[in-house]
Amino acid sequence: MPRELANVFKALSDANRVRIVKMLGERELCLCEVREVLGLSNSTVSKHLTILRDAGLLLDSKEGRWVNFRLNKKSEERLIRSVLALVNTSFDDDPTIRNDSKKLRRVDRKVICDI
Amino acid sequence: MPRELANVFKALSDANRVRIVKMLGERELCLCEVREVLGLSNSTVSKHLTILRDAGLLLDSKEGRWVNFRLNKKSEERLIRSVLALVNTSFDDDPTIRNDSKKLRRVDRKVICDI
DNA sequence: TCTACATTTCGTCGGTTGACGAAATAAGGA
DNA sequence: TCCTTATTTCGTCAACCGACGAAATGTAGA
Repeated sequence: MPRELANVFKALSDANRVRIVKMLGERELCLCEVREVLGLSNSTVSKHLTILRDAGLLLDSKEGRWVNFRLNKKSEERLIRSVLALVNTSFDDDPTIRNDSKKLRRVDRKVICDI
Repeated sequence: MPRELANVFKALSDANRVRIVKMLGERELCLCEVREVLGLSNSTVSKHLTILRDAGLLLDSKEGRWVNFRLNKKSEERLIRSVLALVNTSFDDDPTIRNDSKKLRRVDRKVICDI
């Protein structure tokens, strides 16, 4: 099915969603880990993840109580694969991205969620 | 804040702006040629072109009364070059894009503007 | 100068978006 | 079963966005 013309770019037109894609470039994450790094509410993060998934950029899979989100690097759509590769090799000099990456190393869902 | 982060994707988050980039992939165009193909008002097209230029995707140069817009393919920013290359090799099966390309072949600023 | 026309800027309007909290849903473990 | 927690959905709000026409700006040629 033909995707909307600007759909993928629209999904990446918000800075927080680019941050999410960059974070997922490091490893799979659940919502609460993303929420912890971005500092946004559950509902807002859920909405962002839904937009990215609907655009074809993410896949998710349930693991117990958690939903693991990951990049759809093997998408059959060339546009998706190319955009993901591009994002993953961009923005590394952005201070927010660097800080997210730093935070991510200290984030563990067992610590965040299982208190 | 990461205002810069999603800037390029934001510029391409509107279908009409993707159409413009695709059109400019065929040749340089002035505003009135773009307007003719998109069927939007002068002011709307001007706004779209400004957004694309401010994002670094386009360059413009004056030629008499006209302003010629062209893709910034030689941008020193890798992200810009990559995104332009990606757009230029995408969406060719989209019916709107195909129709724009068809219209473009019949559009001549001398005919449109010099009546 | 004045006129014509390409383009930009301004003001406005309605639709969209991103944010939140609260409520609903889902799933594991006692 | 009930309790807890992760996630999604719902309702709302303010801010942003894309559209338009009208007015302003810039430039070529008479």
